[in-house]
Amino acid sequence: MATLGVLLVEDDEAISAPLARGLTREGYDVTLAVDGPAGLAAGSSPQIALVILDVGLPFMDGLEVCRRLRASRPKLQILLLTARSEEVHAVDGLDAGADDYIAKPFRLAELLARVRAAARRAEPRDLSASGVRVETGSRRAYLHDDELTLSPKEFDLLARLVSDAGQVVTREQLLRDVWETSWGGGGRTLDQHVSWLRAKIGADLITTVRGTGFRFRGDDA
Amino acid sequence: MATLGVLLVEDDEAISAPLARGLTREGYDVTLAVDGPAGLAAGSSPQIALVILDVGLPFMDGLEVCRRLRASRPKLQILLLTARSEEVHAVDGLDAGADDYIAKPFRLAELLARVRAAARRAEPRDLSASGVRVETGSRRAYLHDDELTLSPKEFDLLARLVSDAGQVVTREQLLRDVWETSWGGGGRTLDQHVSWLRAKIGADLITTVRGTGFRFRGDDA
DNA sequence: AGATTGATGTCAAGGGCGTGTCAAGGTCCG
DNA sequence: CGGACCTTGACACGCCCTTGACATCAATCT
Repeated sequence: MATLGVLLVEDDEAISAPLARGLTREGYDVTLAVDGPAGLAAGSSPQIALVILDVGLPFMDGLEVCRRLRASRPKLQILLLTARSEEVHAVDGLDAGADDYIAKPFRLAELLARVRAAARRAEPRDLSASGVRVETGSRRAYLHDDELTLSPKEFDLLARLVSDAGQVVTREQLLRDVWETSWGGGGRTLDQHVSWLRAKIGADLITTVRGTGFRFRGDDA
Repeated sequence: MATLGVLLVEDDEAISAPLARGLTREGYDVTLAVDGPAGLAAGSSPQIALVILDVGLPFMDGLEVCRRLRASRPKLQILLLTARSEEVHAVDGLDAGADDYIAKPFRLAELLARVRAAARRAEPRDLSASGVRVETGSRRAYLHDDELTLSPKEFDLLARLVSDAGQVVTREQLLRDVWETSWGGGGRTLDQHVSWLRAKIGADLITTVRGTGFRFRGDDA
């Protein structure tokens, strides 16, 4: 993880301090702003690739900051912190151009997971294993230099699997990272997408680990 | 799992005593501290991999202890015990960087389940003894570099045995850790799985300790 | 020693459950 | 409207787990 620049805009130190610590611990380069205008200013720096934004801010509403940041930097990843789930509807957040939002109170682990997901979106990087190459920047994937035609979900799923090639990725992780749903996976959606992926890249590259999840073939084995 | 070092920080003996008993019975190596500073001190020991922390503590608030522990040991698993669910929610469950929290009153079984989950969350590690290698990350196992074909339960069972190689693992522990069932193991299920494991890795690696449990052969003996 | 008792090893069903795949909507968007 | 994509239900298929029966074995009693 190449020192991704993260901007944290939050006036409550009781929240920002531990969060900043957590983010730093994960290897991000963290900048802190304590009010709306400051956040807006800091967010224009190209160093920043991801913003975690509290909606309740002094001087300028978080949603407003979000709108303006989005206007000037289309590819910026913006993660909204809302006081309560009821308070700010999904619609408002999406309206303002947020990429994701999370309701307080939240668990640090969950937020960090969301940040990781956002970071994956923000930071273009090339993954590869066993003849498959995934470019998250251009969202293209190749199998032995032949470009694959993948749907968005298929691409995300493949990227997630390849990013941990050789390791088992659990169903929960996949549902959380690719579908961003915490809800139990009762449906066959995940299996269906795995099935489609296998049809396109070859069944032998994705191993089923019964009762746990799936494993993309590592380069060695 | 596997003589995992657990630190319990709790001043109320009515809570700590049965909890410590339960944890010990599950095979954890339990340390007890009765106030904040003591917990902080004990928690810096690398032996400790998991901390169960009461928020209401003498001399130093549990949240503060949590923050400091988190600051010094990023990968430590911290489980917070809160007096009321609302209480910590208000302050924000994340504040101090706890990995999980559970509200009092709680059922012992539930807490133990959370502890198991936290233990599982700890870094994937590779175990090995007597020519058997178990990779929890990829969920693969090898016997002298030959990959074994194991069912989920067989894998978990082998991992549990190897993690305490050279030591006896009780039937009770195995049923609890691998089957996650509290009911007494009246059936022959466990024996059946041990039998299948022996068939795959060689009977001499798993010794029966009559009336108690099983022991995987350590590297030395 | 031989018998007895209880715990363990193994075999052979039986069924439960996780998974793969097809087909039918349903939604979003050009 | 048409097409791409996602979701969902249905169904089949196997692997796995469980269970009961019976053989064995270890330890204790007579």
